[in-house]
Amino acid sequence: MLDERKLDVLRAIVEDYVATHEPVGSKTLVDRHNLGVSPATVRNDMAALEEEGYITQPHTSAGRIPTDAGYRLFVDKLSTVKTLSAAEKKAISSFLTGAVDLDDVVRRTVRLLAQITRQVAIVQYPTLIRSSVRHVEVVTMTPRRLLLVLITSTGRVEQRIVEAQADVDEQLVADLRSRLNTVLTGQRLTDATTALTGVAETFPPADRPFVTAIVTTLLEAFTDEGEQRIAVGGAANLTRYGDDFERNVKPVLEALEEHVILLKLLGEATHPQTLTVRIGHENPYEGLATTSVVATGYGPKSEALATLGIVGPTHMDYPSTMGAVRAVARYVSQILADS
Amino acid sequence: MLDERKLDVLRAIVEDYVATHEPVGSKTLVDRHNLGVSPATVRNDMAALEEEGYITQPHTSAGRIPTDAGYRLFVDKLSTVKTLSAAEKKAISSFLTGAVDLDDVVRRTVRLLAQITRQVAIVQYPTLIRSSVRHVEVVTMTPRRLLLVLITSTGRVEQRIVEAQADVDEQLVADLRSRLNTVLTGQRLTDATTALTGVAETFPPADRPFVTAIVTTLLEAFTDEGEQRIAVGGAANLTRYGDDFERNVKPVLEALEEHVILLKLLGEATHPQTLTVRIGHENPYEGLATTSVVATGYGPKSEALATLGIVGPTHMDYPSTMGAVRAVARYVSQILADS
DNA sequence: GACTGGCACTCGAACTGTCTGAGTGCCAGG
DNA sequence: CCTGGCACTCAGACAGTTCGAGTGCCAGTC
Repeated sequence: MLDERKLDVLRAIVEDYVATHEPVGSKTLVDRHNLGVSPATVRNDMAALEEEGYITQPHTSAGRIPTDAGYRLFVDKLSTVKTLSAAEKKAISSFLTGAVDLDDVVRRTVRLLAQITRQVAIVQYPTLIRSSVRHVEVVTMTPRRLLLVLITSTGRVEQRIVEAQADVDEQLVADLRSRLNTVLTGQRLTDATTALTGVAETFPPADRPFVTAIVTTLLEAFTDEGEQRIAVGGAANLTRYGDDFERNVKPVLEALEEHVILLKLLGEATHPQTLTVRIGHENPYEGLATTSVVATGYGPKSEALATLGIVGPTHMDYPSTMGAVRAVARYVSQILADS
Repeated sequence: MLDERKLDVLRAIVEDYVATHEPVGSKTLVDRHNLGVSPATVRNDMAALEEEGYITQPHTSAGRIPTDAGYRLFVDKLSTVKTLSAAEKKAISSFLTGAVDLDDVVRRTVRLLAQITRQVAIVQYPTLIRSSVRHVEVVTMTPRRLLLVLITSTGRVEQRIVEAQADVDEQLVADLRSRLNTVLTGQRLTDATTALTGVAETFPPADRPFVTAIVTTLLEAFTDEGEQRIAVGGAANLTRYGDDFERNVKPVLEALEEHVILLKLLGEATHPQTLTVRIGHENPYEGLATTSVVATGYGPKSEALATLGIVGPTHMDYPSTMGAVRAVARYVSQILADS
């Protein structure tokens, strides 16, 4: 049904439209890409492609533009991810290497990604769930108020305030601290939950309410529900979307504010090395109907801690964008593995 | 030069223009506001106001719109800050009370401010500089790598990794920890710098390199240069700016990405209770020429830890916006004072 | 002297009609 | 199966026109 040349035509249409943002007609197409056939032939192919739903006309007597399905086919079959130049790779690497802590890594990544893709970048902070406990610290701030600090292998620090029912003895705090560290240090957070069961029982009954409070708070910090943090950058790139503001830009800006939505967008792209591309209506959010998401997982040891990606208009340059996202994810993973 | 009625006319023009976003003419003006005079009279007043530079015509035979100077006069002399309704106050209070830690307070504040002003909200995280040390913790992660955790009275937690030159004895760490806490706890960060001088000398020469490294890192954390964090929210409200995208929205979006610029914008509004309003060209950033900033300091004990505010089009509703900013700042200050 | 009604004038916005050309579909011929 | 040719469509650009909101000015009135 779709022979080689028709696919060539589709590829040419996508490339042209991405470059010009204008509907492309049969004549300009043969002019720009040397397809070796006449415009009339191309027209026939275009008619077929339109029949199949890969391209469409904004109005009669205008050129064609790709549909979501057209982009999908292009991404899946007609294009190869573009690898970055050595210079670009070097720039990425050196920019990320300057980071001082995890937050800084994330901030830099967002900035970098936004800059090289010229799209809106989204980076999810590494989740606790897959990392392990490096240290737990219990600090007495006032006799009744304690600060619980949890440091994970990814360098993330979670702090929680715990109010005790009664004054807490410094000795007890010390005991608890060492106890918790023996039990937890090195444990993955998923296993840590089970590691904590029974800890309270080893303390004298009088201290149990306090110990239980601490343990509960720790568990909360572990499960980390609803505190999936996300960094967003490059929103200014939205202005390059075109002019239909109300329809293209506003919903995207709104979505960017709703981190819950963003998490859902990135959500399933958990495998590093695998690029997830969601085009237009494929997105689980109707405001992003004219928008595509390119995402991938990242994390040390080829195991995804979190996801990063970009959001851009469906008519983006997929090969380059995908290449950039993949490259950045790789370098971040490497940085995380090193530290 | 400008008698009472002319000022009334200016006030009416500003209010009308803010409401409609359309140039206002003499007739509609007398229709909507009961000025008690005829359009012709108003026209004369308008001519005078234009002469003085408070209003201008976008083109001949159109109504007048306020200039930056007009807004300035309006804000300074012709309007009173609107106080919020009891219901609104209640909503603010209860929304902020739900916060669990400092970060959460800031996040909620941004959201709240964006929501009630329907503008872009900016909240600076409380600076370390004015707060005091609550606790310093030194944690051994590996024999050569230590984690330094600094907890301030505002609930902010700073962490730094310190690499030691040689393996560090656990006893030394304990000594240092207690030493640092005796010296620093309760000190304001500004004074903490001096409090730290001489500490290294009290340790045996062999340990000094290590102690010095720690102290230096702490000092870095105190001075906190270049790490003024800022939270931004409500960018979607930018879509209500009008349609001249390239000129109105893009530069603002760009500015929002540049936290350095935002800090400068908020920068001087250090006194709480005092609202700073910067209108159009008064802003120290040319991209914000069609934009006004309403900001104020906040912090417990009527002493400003940081600044918060909003960015919106010059034709905003100043009385309401200023009221909202002031109210939110007050409630945040209260929350911070309580915790 | 300050306000008002009246009047001529200006000029952007909106509407109309026309034209142009890019683009199409279709068909007959190579 | 490809191609050149042809008739057709239609958005966008352009020019001309009208409309009306709004202005400035002036003479008259309180």
